[in-house]
Amino acid sequence: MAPKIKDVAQKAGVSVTTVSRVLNGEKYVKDDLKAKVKQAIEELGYAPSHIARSLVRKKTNLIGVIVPDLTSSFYSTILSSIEETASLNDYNLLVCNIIEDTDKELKYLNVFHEMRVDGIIIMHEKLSDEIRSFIHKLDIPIIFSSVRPVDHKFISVIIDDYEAAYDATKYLTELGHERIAFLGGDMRDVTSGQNRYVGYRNALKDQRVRIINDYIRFGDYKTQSGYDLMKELLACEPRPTALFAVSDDMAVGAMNCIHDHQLKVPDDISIIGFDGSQLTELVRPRLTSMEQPIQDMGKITVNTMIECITNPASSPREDLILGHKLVVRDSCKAYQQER
Amino acid sequence: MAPKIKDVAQKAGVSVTTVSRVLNGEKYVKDDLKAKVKQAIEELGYAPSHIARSLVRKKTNLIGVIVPDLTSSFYSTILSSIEETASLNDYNLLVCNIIEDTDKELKYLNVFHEMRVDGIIIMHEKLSDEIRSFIHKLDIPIIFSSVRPVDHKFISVIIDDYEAAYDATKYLTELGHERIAFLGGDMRDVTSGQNRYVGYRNALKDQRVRIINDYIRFGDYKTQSGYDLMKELLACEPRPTALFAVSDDMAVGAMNCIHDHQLKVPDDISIIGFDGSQLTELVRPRLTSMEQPIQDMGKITVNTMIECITNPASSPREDLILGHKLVVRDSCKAYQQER
DNA sequence: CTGAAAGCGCTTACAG
DNA sequence: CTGAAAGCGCTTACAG
Repeated sequence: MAPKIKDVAQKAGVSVTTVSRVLNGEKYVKDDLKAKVKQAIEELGYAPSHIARSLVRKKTNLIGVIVPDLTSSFYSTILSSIEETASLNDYNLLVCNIIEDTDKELKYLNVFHEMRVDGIIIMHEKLSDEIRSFIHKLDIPIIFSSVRPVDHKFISVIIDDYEAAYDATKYLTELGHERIAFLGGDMRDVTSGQNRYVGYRNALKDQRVRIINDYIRFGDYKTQSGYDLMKELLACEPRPTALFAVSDDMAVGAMNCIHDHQLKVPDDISIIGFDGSQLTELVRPRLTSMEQPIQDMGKITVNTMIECITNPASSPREDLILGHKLVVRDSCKAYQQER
Repeated sequence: MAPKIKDVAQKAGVSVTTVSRVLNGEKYVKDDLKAKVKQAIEELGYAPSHIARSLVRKKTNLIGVIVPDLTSSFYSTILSSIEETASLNDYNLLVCNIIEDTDKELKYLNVFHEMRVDGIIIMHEKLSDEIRSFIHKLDIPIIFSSVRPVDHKFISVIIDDYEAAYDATKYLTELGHERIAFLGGDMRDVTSGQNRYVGYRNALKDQRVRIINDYIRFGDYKTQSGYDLMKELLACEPRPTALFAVSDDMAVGAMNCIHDHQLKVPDDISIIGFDGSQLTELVRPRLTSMEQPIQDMGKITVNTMIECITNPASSPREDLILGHKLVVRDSCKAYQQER
C-alpha cells in the first residue's frame, strides 16, 4: 500500500502533526525538522491522500460537469477550455456525458452529490422536473454554461442569443437576400431555441423581408437534422436563396445536402452558421458563422464557479452575457437578381 | 450541511451500524427497522458520502483518463465510449486534457495518485522519462488505449497498425495507383508513427510499386499539418495521384489544400484516411478511411480496466488487438492512364 | 515551535 | 438480527 502520513512521521522521528504542517506549508516548523520531514517524504515517495483531506477539509476541489454530447465540436471545445481553467486553479473535473438520457443525468447528479463536488457546471437546458427539484435542493454553486434554463435561480454564462440571431439574419438581408430560410433548434430551449428564432423573425420584419413559414424548420442542432431539413427546404418552390442555421453542425449538414443535390454554396444558396466551432474552417467552402466566444465562455464559467465556491457572498446574481461576433468566411454571397 | 449517517440513525432510532447495513443492502436487518431507516433516509434526503466510503473501503471507483486533445474527433469519440462504459459500471471519470504539456501531465498523474483513483487510462504514447518512472511506481492498473508505449510493462488496447496501414496502401495500389504519397505521424510514436509507416512501405514493396522518398512526409496527425504537408506534395513533379494519410484529420487537411488549389478529390488525387472518425461523413467528398473500432476500443479498455481492478490476478498480460476495417466512401478512384 | 487527541463520515470485525 | 468500538488517513484546535 501507499505510505501514509504516519509512516513519514516515524521515518522522520516527528509527530504526524508536524508532517501535516510541512505538507500544508505552515510556518512555525523549525528548519531542521522540516528538512527531515521532506527527506522522509521524498524517500517514501509519499503523496497525501486527497480522499482523507477532503473528508476533514469538507472540500473536494472537484467540479462536476454535465455535457450533452462529448463528440460535438462545440461542447468538446468548451469542455476543453473548462478543463484548462480548472486545472490552472487546482480543480479537477468529473465529466458526465448525457446523451439525451435523463435517467443518466439524474444518476450522475446523485453521484456528484455523493462525491461532494464543490460545484456543478451544466451545459444543457432541458431540465426534467425531477432534475430541477434535485438541483434546487443542492446547496452548492451550479452554473449553466452556454445555455439558460427557464428558472432563474441559477446563473448562466451565455451570449445574447436574440441579438446574435438578429445580426446573423440581418447580414443575409444586407447581402440582398429576400428568401431566407431558418433551421432552428428545439423550441423548448429557452436560449438557443426560442431566442434565436425570435431574433431571426424580428430581423426580417425590421428589414421588411417577408417571413415565409415554409422556410422555417426545427431540428436538434445536429448535422443529420441539418441535412434532412435542408432536403425539405430544397423541395420548396421557389427555393430559398439563403439560410441561417442555429448551429454550425446543422449548417454543415445543410451544406452537404446541397452538395449532394448538385447545387453550390454560396452560388445557389448562401449559408450562415452559429457557434464558430472548429468545423467552420474544416469544410469547403469555409463556413461564415455567428461566433460565440467559446474559449472565454468556458474560462469565465470556471472562474465564476471558483469565485462562488470560495466566496459565496460575492457571487454574481445575474447572468453573464458575453459578446458575439460575425465571422465572415466563404459560404455567403450577395444575391444576384439575374440567374 | 448535508445530513450524515448519524442523523439518519437518530431519526430512525437505530444505530449507525444498522443504517450502514441497509445502505449496503445487507440482509440480516429486520424488515421493520429497514423500513424505518429507509423512511428516515427519504425524509432527510440523505445520500452517503462517497468520500468517507472511499476512505474506509480503499476504493474510489474513480478512473483517471489522460487525453491528448479533447477537441479531436477521434479522441472525443473514444472518450465518449469510455465514459459510457464506465458509467454503466458505476465508475466515474477524472478527465485530464494534456495538450502536449508534459508538466501538466505529470501534475495530473500526481493528482490521480493523490485522489487514489482505482486505475488510469492513457491515450498518448510519448512518455517522458519522468512520467515513465512515475507510472512505473504506481501500483494500480494502467491501460493504454489506441496507442502503445515503448515499454511493455503496460497493456494496450489497439489495432494492428502495421496491417491496417498495409491494407490501406494496398487498396490504393489495387486501384492502379503508382505514385502514392504518405502523410505520416510522429516517428517517435511506436504505434501510429512507425508501424503505419512500415506498413505503407512494405505494401508498396510487395505490390512492386516504387517508393519515392519525396512523397513521404511526417506531421502531427492534425488538420493543419495535413494541409501544410499536402502543399509540399503538390509541388512535387510529377505530383502523386494518391495519398494515404495516417489520420482522418490529416486527410481532411490534405483534401482542403487540394480544394484550395483548384484540384479535385478523387479526380486529381485519391485520398484514404485513417481512424474512421465522424469527420469521414462530414466532408465532401466523403472520406474513404481505414477504420479503427473506436467504440469497441473505449468499451474494451474500460472493461479490461475494471477486470484488472476487481480481479488483479486474472488481468491480461498481453495487448488486446482489435480488428480494423476499410470503409470505402467517395475519396478514391481508379487511376486513369490517359489524363 | 511541537505533539496528543479529537473528529471528518463512513464500514467492519467483534460480541452479544 | 443489532450495536459499541475501532479504524480509514488526514487536519485542527488545544495545550504546552
